[in-house]
Amino acid sequence: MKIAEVIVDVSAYPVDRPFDYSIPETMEELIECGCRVKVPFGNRDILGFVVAIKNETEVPPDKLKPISVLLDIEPVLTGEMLELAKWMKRETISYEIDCLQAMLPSALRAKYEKMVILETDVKNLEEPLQPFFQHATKVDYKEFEKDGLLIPLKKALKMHLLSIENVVKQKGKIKEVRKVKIAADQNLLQMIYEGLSNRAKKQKQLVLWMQKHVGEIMEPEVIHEETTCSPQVLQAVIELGAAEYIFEEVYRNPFKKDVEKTDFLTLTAEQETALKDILDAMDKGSPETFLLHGVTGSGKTEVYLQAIQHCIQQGKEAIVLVPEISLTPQITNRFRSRFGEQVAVMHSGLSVGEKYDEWRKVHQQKVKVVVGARSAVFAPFENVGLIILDEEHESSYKQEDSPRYHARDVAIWRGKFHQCPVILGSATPSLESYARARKNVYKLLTLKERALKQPLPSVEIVDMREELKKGNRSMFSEKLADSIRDRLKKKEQIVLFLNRRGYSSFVLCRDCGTVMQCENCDISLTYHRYNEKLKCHYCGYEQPVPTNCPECGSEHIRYFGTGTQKVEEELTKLFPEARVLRMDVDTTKRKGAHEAILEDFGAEKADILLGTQMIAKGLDFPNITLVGVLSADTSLHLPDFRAAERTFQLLTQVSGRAGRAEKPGEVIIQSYTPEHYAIQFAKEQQYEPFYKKEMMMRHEAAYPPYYYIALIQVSHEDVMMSAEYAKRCADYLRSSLSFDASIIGPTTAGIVRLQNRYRYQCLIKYKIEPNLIPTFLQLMKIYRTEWIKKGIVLTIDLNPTMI
DNA sequence: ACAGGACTCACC
DNA sequence: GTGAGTCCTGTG
Repeated sequence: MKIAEVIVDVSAYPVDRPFDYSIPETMEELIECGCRVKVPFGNRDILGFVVAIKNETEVPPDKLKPISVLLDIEPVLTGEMLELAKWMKRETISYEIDCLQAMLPSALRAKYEKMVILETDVKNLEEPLQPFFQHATKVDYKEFEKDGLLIPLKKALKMHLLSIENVVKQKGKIKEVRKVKIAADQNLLQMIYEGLSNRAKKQKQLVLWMQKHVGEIMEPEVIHEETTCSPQVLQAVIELGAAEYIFEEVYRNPFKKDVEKTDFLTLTAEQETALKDILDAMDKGSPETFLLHGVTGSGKTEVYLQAIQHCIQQGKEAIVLVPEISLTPQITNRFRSRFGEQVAVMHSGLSVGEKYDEWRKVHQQKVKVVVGARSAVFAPFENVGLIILDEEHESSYKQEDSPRYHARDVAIWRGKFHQCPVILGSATPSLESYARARKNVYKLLTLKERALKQPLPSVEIVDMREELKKGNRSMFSEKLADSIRDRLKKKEQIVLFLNRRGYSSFVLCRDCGTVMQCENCDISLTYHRYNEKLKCHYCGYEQPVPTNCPECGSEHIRYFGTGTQKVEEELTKLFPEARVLRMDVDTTKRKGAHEAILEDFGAEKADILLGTQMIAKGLDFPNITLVGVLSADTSLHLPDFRAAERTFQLLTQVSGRAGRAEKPGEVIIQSYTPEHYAIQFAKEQQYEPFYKKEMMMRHEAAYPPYYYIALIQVSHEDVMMSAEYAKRCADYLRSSLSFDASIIGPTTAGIVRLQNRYRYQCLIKYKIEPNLIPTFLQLMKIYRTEWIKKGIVLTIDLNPTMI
């Protein structure tokens, strides 16, 4: 008898291991590793993944159960993915099932539904229950819940008049279209033709026409059009057997429009050199990691495109990762225009079904290239020849919840598995990666010049303290206002960037100084004008704007801070003639809104584009000649050791939006701390000196890349409990790790109370700590077997992006 | 004596 | 995670 090892769809510590199931004979020939199955687990059916097949088991026969349903004839996960999941599980301290699920589109996840089944005659049921079973013997449990009929339901269950069945379904569906298949037999058609009475003129005409299209498959609409026959006529002919309906799988099309084919651009000498190194590695089949450091506008994408071309020519596939926010049609179209139908695109803007279809294109080997956000790193190609991570420094490559994997690490793992190179590209590499490149762990490739030899835009810093002294209390310095006026006159375009983090507008009572706070978190609420509500960005809590202060009852309530909406107001006041487009969370919530705004701006339907982080990247319009950063410092003073790095990266990226074509660009950065090195070096657009300075700072403070860090968070509804167990954590770590590791804390987390839970954290800095993962696994074990019962929640984040 | 709630355990 | 089984308490 064959036995399958199955990882079951339950994220919990005691079941985070394979369970053995016997394989029924009917499945023996079909089942493979990586297939999804339905298995009985406890007293219900759940989903699971087959991770191994073997001939014997230790499980006593009376406990062994058979797999109930095989869900895939073709496995959804390759052997590589199963192995990768095991590695990820250990590397990120998470459950194997979560790792496996992370690799698949959500459409393949299980949907569990409770159904209530009628076991008797309807008349035997209590009055209120009867209507449910008038027309069906199976009714969704939720219906009873909704109508508050759980009590009579429970009674009926007890009396066995009804029973409950748990059903497992897949979330996503494969889309099918109905087509007409004309009979392949010419003689049959002839016979049908002859059998038709002369009065059936239209039918005769249709069958005659079909004889010219024997065996063809076409859409009904096409037939109607070609033959001017009504659907009824077609239906009649089909009933005679001249044709049949068939259902064909189709892919939903997530692209709004087709793109024109583009050709290769001529490379500069620098691009040529970089490309050559990459191609060599591909030819040798060497799993090298390259760091492609190219200034904004240096044509990194063209290097990617030509490397991918080479990859396809070798008969292999390529994965391109792009940060979510810059996954605009502008970017994806560059890949589609070069490689056409061979490209699949994966990002969060797609519907569940669309994502599923793009995934299936890859799974069925219908495409050669995937362009997508973080999770596309799991694209199920079997013959990967190249993996690219664009904007390598972006923090969105790290998943913020379990499994907390970093796409960069997964990419490098897959590169090793497939013996292929990985390219990390950025104008402002993360310090970690740049340090590795300097130590020759990665191979550094540099593009110093812009591809069209345009000069980098000139950058000017305006000291806002001086403006204040001059009596200018607006958010636009004189210099910036003048420049905006100038561009408006010249009909050139402007991008204004508002560094939003920590800058959202809060609401304050002017009499008692109370700031409106979230009920569940220690964080001030943000004012949203479009629906006149106050919102918590952390837990989603919402309330209407109060007319009186909840503390003192005063009516003197004021909105503070500079949200994009406020900037927009002031902008229209100052430049009434300017057409302003605002791009932020509010205006891009609707699907496709993001694209629509950029399209309008590209078509020069507006003069000024005002936005947050999301406009910092990928924006490539020739007519932008001025970029203004309203306040450079807001991200600088966050309590995070990466604050300077982030600010530098952001300013450099934003500056890169200006002067990308013939017209020279100008950048104006407003700041209250213009002397800060992150701002000064961003002005010079010099990465190297910034890197040196920042490395010094990191060295002094013992932060990455000199040390690795791990963050342990403990939370509980009760402050004391939280503090107590955080202390226990720290004590445990101190006793288990070497003296070289320093354990900081427990300290309170950045936001002490979140969703009504108090949070403490420990930070671990270490260099080489062979015992680290085992220690964490042990800590996790203690937590999951003891502390979890007390209501403690503990998370471990290795290499966190924010602390 | 028994219902209902907290707690523990196993799930193949 | 979740239902089943156990123990325990409160109530009539």
